[in-house]
Amino acid sequence: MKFSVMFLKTMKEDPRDAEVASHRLMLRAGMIKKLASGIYSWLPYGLLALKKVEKIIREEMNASGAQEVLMPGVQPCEIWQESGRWNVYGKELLRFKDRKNADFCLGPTHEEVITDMVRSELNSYKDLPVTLYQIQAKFRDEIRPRFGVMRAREFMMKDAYSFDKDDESAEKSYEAQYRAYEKIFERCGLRFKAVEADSGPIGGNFSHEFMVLADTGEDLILSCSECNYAANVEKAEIRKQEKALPVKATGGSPEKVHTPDIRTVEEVCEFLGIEPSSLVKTMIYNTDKGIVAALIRGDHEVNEAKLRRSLGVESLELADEEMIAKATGAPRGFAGPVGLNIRIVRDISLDDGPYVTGANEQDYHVKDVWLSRDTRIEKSDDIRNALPGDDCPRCPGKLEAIRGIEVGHVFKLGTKYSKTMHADFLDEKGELKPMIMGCYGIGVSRVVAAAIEQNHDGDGIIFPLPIAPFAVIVLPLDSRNEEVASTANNIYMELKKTGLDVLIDDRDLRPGFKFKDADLIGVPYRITIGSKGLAEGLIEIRERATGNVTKICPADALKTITDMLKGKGIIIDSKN
RNA sequence: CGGGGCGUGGCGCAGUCUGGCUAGCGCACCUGCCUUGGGAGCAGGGGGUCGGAGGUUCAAAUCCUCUCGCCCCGACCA
Repeated sequence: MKFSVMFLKTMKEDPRDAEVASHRLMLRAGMIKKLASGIYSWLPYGLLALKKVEKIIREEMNASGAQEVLMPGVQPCEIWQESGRWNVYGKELLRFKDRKNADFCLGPTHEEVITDMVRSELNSYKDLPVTLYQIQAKFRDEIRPRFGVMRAREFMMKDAYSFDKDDESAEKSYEAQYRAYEKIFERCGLRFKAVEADSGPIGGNFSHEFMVLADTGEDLILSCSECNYAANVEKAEIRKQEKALPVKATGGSPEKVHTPDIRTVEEVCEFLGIEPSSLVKTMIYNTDKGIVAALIRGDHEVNEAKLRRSLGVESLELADEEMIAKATGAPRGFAGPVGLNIRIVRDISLDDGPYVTGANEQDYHVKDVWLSRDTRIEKSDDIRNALPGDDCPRCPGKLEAIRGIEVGHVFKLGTKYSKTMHADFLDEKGELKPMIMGCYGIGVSRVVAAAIEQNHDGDGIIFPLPIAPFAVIVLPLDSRNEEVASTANNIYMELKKTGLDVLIDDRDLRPGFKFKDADLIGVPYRITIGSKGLAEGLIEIRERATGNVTKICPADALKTITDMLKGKGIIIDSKN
């Protein structure tokens, strides 16, 4: 490609509303253009990267045995009503009406469509297993889109769905996708980690997220320093060591202290001159099985997913002021476990005492509370978010915190959709059974952003070679110098013949300008050709990532480049 | 949805508080000269109903009311 004719305008200055590096650089490098909040056009340079990622995904999905389909983005409400999600999906589902006033939505995901498609086509155990996938635009009306295409409302997604006759087979399908994902992200040249994830209240029973590691990632991951355990903070377990509840209470009964308008952990600690860890927070939750209290140390956070599982409830939300008053007899900020007559769950990390807690009375807290002596606790469980330094649940190691960007998610769905939507088949015994499903997503556009987030410096993008729009940029310093131009052009033509994606900066610009652009758009290798170098019979190859420069004679350009690129994940036809 | 901020040429901004000649600057763009190893220089030039609507005023980018859009923080969230 000739730079002079390419639809690509770089920007010298940072766009005002771009915060994170990938967003800033994608705009500056002319990869994307915003049309509306969270809605972007992909310009030629950006699309080249997106297509490279798509190609890798296609190859690995096909290799895993999955078959590509293409489903509509516009979906009728009927299938969503059938699955039960029309009423639960919420505002993220963009709904609209057609001219006949019928309800439709723009698909945020395709479980309904694929299940509908499969149920009429597959009827026998002999038809299974099947895994289908597509690469297509999704629409989710995010409350707050941000970071460019990282969290966009319309985005490219690869979604796959597996259908199996039994758990054993479903396990294999899941494994196959998990392996395919590892290969995909490896081939994209990304540093990533597969972590255990929470599958939510109505999802399946097991899931993994694939995280691209980057300090600016939105997700917090806890990873063991010793073994390979890693999990999203939503899911991360803490080694359960039941702290005995010894009767070691000292002193008299709990002592009430006047704490006028002192509510938050911070306020109480400051007022009483204590540390948050010597305070018990009493969080009141409303669930489908009634109101409950969760006790947790002042410096910890309740993990609602864990609490939900521990309580065995479907829904769970923080109680409002009115419910708190009803349950505790006091406004928010003064709840405590002493004398509380609702279900109480205690976090396993709590000691027995002495603790400060709310007094269930406005403007009062109590000191010297010993949990075993002074409260009636139903159970003790792991209900808090893990923190760096916590014990690994699998080995004697400690957990560390790292940040990541979720680019893929593999899920065991079970029979959630096949049951409600009657995707059944006849098994060997002639029995009608629901298919076991799995679903597997990759945020294709997010992979591009994440790659840049992980690979950039002060000068711009440093594309991993396999997803770089161009592997090499040929840069004649003075396009008007006959020898420079023809040498550059010859090398360009030679490289192109090998099937490499090559860009030649044939623009009539000063060298500094071209260097800056080449760095900004992140081409992995730059071949610089100038009259001074040619006078000594030399040109140079510079690696974007390292800045390493190799001086060679023009005739060796092809061989040197192909040697450099060998084994780095791209295909070169070096016979030419 | 709550809090904060911002809408002035393609991009980044000044001007708004304190209304007043033709709305300005840098980058980008066009023409010419000059220049070619890290975003050069000189000269000339094109492009903006100042987000929109209404109002106040002799006069509005500037003041008032309404409205739309965008960004950040938070809440929310399969």
